[in-house]
Amino acid sequence: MEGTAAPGSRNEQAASPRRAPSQQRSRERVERMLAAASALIAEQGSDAMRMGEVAERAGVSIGSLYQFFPDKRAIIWALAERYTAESQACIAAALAEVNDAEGLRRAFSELVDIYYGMFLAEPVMRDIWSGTQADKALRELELADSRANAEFLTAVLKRLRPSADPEALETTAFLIWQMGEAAMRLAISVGRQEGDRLVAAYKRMALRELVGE
Amino acid sequence: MEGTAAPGSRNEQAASPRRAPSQQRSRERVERMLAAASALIAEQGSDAMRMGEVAERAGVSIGSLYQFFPDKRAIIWALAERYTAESQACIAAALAEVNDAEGLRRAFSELVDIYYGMFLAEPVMRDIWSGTQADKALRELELADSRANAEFLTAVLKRLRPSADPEALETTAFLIWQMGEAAMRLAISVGRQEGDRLVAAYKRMALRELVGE
DNA sequence: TTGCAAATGTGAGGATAATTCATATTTTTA
DNA sequence: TAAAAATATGAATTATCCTCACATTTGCAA
Repeated sequence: MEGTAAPGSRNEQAASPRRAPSQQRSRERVERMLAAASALIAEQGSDAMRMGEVAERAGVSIGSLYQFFPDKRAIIWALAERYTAESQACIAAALAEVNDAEGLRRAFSELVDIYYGMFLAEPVMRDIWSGTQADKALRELELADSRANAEFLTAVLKRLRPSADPEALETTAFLIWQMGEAAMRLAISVGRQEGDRLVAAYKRMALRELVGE
Repeated sequence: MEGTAAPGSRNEQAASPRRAPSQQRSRERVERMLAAASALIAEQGSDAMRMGEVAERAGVSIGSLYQFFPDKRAIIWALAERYTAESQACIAAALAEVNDAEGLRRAFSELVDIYYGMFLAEPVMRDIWSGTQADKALRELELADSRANAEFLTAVLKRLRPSADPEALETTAFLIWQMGEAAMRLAISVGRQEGDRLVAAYKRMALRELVGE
């Protein structure tokens, strides 16, 4: 339709690392680069984000961009990493104090709502996680994130059911977490009403598994 | 690392359609193109698949490729569509005759095993569904496929629980299906042993929801 | 059979966007 | 304050997708 080239990154390997900004000046510029990238992703999606545009909007040259990010995916990865760090802290806090079934029910339910709200409200995060599977580094980040989050859940389960097989609890927690992300991705890709129903159904199923009937 | 350009397709729109092959000769060539694409995806992934390579391996010119496929995504889409058609038929057959809880348990369990086996054995399908989220047309195909598959499941549930709210059954079936795909994607991205455990856990959770305790 | 229109085939070249690199400037260090 | 390190720049290079003007083959009616 448009005389458009549509190249895709060739490989799955991480690009060569770049120097981290050590001076105040460059740290600020890197922040501007990330902010620009984030804004562009929010507007058009990460796929349509152009490196030249990121540089322009950040008020730096294209060369400066590559001074700190080895390639386009590295910018996206950096944004993703910030999100995961932030949400992990939030999840850890929500689950840390849980010591009984009712507490778990309440905390998990709230967590799902918060997560769903984030998915609905954060176009950048949504876009990045959508494209996750096509990029090895991102896939690994997401997997690590999921494992970390599941771990918090596992810890709670071990407290609630000390006699259960720990490995089974880990599997359950990991699966529930991952299925939750799938449910939310699905929920935001259909209409709001059906999405809400799907999330509610997920919550019910997960809770049945976590705290029983 | 490599002096590599890594353009990504700019837009989310379907490209202009191309003529369908009407002569024997061109039908055969289109088959060769799809076979070549499939082989290349199996070897390197769809992202690394080069249009020039597809043409070369199929023994046609790059121009011929574009005679029948408006763009790169269209080839991938065509492969995906074949898979979905095939698997839908298989799923429909497996669920068509189910009329009681025990039958559902057996059929669903078998279906999961088959699906998991397919995921493990079909690198092409796996790759395509992985990249699904980044491409609007593929996302829609997958969603439609998922809905269609869920529909078979819904039909069974309606037979088993005539008095239940139909909308709730639909939501449940859709969610279970989608979470199953998520579980399998997860399962194949971790080690085989953990993957097996995850699929087994999913199966147990899904069955609990479908046929009760 | 012949001739023409439709279908198909071809590959050099246009277009876009990622990434590099030689060089210039600024900051830090000694 | 001079040398070293860090940072900044953007024109040029590269890789790929995709188009297009033109060549060839096929189907079919006269």
